[in-house]
Amino acid sequence: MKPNNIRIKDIASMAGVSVGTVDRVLHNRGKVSRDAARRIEKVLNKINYKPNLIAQTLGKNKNYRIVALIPNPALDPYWKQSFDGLKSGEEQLGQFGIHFILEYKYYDPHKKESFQESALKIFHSHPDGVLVAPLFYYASLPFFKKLSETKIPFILFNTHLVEANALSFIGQDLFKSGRLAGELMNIGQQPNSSYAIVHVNEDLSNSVHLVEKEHGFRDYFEKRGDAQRIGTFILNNLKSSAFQNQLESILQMPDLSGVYVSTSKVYLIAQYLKKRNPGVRIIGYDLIKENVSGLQEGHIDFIINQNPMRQAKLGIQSLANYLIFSKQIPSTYLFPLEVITPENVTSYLAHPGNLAGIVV
Amino acid sequence: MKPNNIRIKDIASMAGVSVGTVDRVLHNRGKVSRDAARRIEKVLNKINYKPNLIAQTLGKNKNYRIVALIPNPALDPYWKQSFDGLKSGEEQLGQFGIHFILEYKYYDPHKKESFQESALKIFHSHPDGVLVAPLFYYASLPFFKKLSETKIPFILFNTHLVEANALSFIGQDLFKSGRLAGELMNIGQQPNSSYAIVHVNEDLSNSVHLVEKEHGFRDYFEKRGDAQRIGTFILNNLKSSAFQNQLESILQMPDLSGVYVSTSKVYLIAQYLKKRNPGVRIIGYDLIKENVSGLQEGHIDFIINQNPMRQAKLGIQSLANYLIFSKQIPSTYLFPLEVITPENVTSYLAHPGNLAGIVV
DNA sequence: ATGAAAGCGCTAACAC
DNA sequence: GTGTTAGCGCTTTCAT
Repeated sequence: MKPNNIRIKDIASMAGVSVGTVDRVLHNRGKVSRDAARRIEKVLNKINYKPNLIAQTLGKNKNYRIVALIPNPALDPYWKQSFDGLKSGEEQLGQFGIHFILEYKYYDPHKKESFQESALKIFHSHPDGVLVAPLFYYASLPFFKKLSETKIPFILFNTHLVEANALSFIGQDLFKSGRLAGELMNIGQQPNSSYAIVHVNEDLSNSVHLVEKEHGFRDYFEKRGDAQRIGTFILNNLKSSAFQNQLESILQMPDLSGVYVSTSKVYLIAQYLKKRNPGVRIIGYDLIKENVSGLQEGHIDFIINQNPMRQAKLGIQSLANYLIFSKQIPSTYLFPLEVITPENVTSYLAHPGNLAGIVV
Repeated sequence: MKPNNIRIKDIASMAGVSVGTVDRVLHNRGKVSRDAARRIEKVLNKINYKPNLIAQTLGKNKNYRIVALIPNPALDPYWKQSFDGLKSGEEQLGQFGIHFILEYKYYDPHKKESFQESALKIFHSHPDGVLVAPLFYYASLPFFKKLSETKIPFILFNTHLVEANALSFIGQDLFKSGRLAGELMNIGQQPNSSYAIVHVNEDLSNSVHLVEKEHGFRDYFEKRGDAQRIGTFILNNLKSSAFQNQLESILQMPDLSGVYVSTSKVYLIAQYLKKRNPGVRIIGYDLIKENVSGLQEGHIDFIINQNPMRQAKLGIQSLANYLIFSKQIPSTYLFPLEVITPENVTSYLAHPGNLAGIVV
């Protein structure tokens, strides 16, 4: 009846040894004679043993201290969503009686020193695992090198640092994301249209990921042979009076038919642009509440959802899978590129951190 | 350190009783004095006890027999995906050592008798829980009434029968789905455009759900004040030579700019229509492989994903949550309306049944 | 009505 | 090296 009855006790009796010995070979803890090992292996080969994960965690009864390092959620609604995802994952594991103690560390997304400082502290605290959303490239590599050397497993999310050699990366393909934006921008537009790519309040030299989106966007049009007139703008000093001038200069582009904003900051400029030129299609990122309003009020036409919440939640789940259940986890897990429009936005709001657990 | 230390053992000692007694009040199994009950309640009120779900399932050591009833997966790739979702959920639970025995029953989606027959058999086998995708309305209500009377919990997915009074419904808001299709159809189109709604190989009288999509689609245009010229077509006899004539009559519509197919069957007609009139926008449902090709080869412009796989998987997870973990589960769980385009389709293919478990 | 105790499958400490 | 055993937190049976 039961699909998987075989207990380690059964294996033991089949191999004529004790459970202790079986356990030793299952986890190669050594201290087992070549003879016993062989007999056990033989049994193992023919029965396809699957350990009972539930009994396993209960038996281990171990606490894991893992620390998450993300940009300060108080500073940006996007990172607040990541934070919520971590919380949600933590709570879920707790409910199951899995002792995953999550500690949160924050850094200032505009100060690499702040990242490095927190990183160092984390390293010295010798956690069992680390989960990090690293915005800086070269500034963060030493940290990951240290973690690797100490064999502290770590997972990256949001931003991919290939050289970091993480256990796993969770995020999206940003080049494809840019291409998708290009496609959405292009639907039903006039052939002579021109477009603006806008990076809001970002130091591009530190933001390889935004550049990737831009490449993707341009690539889409280039491959179609109509790469004409795509302008890039970098907006800074959001508070200053100069800000509006910067927006005006975008609107000055001849035949401007669309603006692609590379981050969740699209809400900062959508309303103004749309008011000045209703024909301009606006595309940006993420379902933070400002952008939800933007969609519903008609200032924003498309949002591509990066799903920071689910990324973060999957991050801690993956760590649990690796640490507790000794599962192999994929070296890279790319989220789907979700297209949000005024008509489907509410359907995405219903279950924010959803679909990510036995307990939903 | 541990976020949730309190064991029922602790409660027992705090209340000056034994674990057995605490367990009895926790699950109101009766046989406990008013005095003891009061003392335990008092402790419970101040400590926010959360049972360790892992220990709980291990302790119970109970087998659940649940049966799933869906249209025959061999007959339709759409239902094959549902089947895969069930399988995946079953496997996941098995890995954790949760004894969830899933039995599969199939019916012919075009014969209500076939549904009724299987339903009856299921009822008489007295399962612990039932999961069903009910395509027929009135023909299936008696079955659900019986289940209710016998207190056999059941969950519906894919098609909502409000009167069935299920434990939970898992699916999508089809009216909104139709509206979304309208919006996608409308982007950048000429004001004088006309559109066709096509139902492929369906008996509409039995398919309330398809009518809902149609209403949503029409509603989108009506609310905008340009409801002009939307035609509805019902295609039958796919094999016959008359089929092509039916397609031609669609193409005959003046100013035809788009065709909205209400099911996954869109692949059957997309290529022909697109070849005859490349300007026609084609929108349909679901990421079955035929439609994936359709997107990639340019015959289909948009797919709205209903995610049958995840629906089914969530179905069995919900049943497990309810049966095993005594969780409250939402009476209706609506999936997001996912928009798939040629540019983001691959991002959806990577992890088909994903994001639905501790074990990912 | 209540408590004691065995058992779920696995881990890990301990004795030999 | 190997087997035995207590224990993880909860359920359930069995005396009392």
